[in-house]
Amino acid sequence: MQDALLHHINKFTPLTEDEEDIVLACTSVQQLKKKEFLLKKGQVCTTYNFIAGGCLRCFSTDDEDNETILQFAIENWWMIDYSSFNTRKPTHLNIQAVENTVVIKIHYDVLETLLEKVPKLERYFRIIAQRALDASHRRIEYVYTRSGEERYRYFSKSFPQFVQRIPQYMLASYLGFTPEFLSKIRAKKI
Amino acid sequence: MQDALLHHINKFTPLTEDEEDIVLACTSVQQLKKKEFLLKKGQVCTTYNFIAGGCLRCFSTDDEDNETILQFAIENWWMIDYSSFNTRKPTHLNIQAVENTVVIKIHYDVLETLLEKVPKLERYFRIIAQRALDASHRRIEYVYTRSGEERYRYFSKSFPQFVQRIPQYMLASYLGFTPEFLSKIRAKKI
DNA sequence: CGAAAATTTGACATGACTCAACTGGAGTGG
DNA sequence: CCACTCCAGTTGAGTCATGTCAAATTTTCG
Repeated sequence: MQDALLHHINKFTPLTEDEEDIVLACTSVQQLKKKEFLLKKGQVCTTYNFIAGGCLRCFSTDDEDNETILQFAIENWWMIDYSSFNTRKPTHLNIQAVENTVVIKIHYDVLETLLEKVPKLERYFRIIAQRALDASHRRIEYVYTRSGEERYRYFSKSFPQFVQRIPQYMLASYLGFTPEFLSKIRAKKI
Repeated sequence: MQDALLHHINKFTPLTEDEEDIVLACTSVQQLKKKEFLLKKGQVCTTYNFIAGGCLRCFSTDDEDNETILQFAIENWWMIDYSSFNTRKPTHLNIQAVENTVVIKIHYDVLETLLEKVPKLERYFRIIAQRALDASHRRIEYVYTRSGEERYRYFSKSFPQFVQRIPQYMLASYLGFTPEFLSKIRAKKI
């Protein structure tokens, strides 16, 4: 099951067999049913989470329980609330399975040990974070420079298979507008 | 001059004297006058850039040369176009000095060598990238969940000294609205 | 001091939201 | 396997936050 993770790490920083064994010893697998939560507002994020299969969403809620989706994560992506993880304080975010999902987790208590035993992983996580940072910057740029309609058309052109996997109201939230607005964009398409 | 960088690294991953010397040997210092460019659209980003003093902004431009400010970086922050740096391809971004600025640079050609000689820096850059990623995620959340006026009031309350340092039209661009709109928000304040 | 840049102000335009009603499909239970 | 419910999606009317454009004013700086 953890093969997906080892495979992913090896793409960036090849590991020896011994190192792979250490990684395996420091990870655990969790199966999430659709709609099940990996993290809820008020809890502390105690794990780094790698998605071996399925899809997670991370969202915040306001006083009226309106949800704003901040991220999706699918196969071979990490989903981590770094802020809560590092400060050990309760998060204001929620992480929930959009589909049945398999997550490989590294717990706070073993992360530092793991990094000491396999220092290569510092490099791996550096590269992962830098890529995610780049993606996050691009997203900000896109939100700032494009209209809602442009964002939708770009996203559904770029990730048609992913758009199929999620309900429209989640896509609307992720793209930063209302489900009604998305519906109207789609209606125009004819 | 590079003291600021060593000091910053030491806060996260203490270095030996030898290691500090290696870092010094792999960095160069550049002084930028206000409005001078560190990177222009069409060039390749060939350096990691640490701000020892001053302020940089990173912005994109559209067909009509309208600027959208994506990031500011002040003392003790890094400003890097990871995408261009890693792919070796020309960037679509610009990085310009908002004030007279001192930048400490690590060139592409020496970065890998430096990381080999001082592997601790993998950890340092991992932590830096994870923090920046967290900040970027918070920014997306803020843009998605707050009105322009709320973003302005929050930002100027949180960073009053920084708001003093930059022209209003730059702040407006960074916060995602027009200078006219910012002016109107301020007028209401009375 | 004068020119250029930044900011302010006002009139008007519009992208996107809200709210409410309606439609249609997916489960669920009898 | 039908009837019922419930949730996602659609549609329309009205509204509001913010944008656009242009002119007036203030500030900056050579």
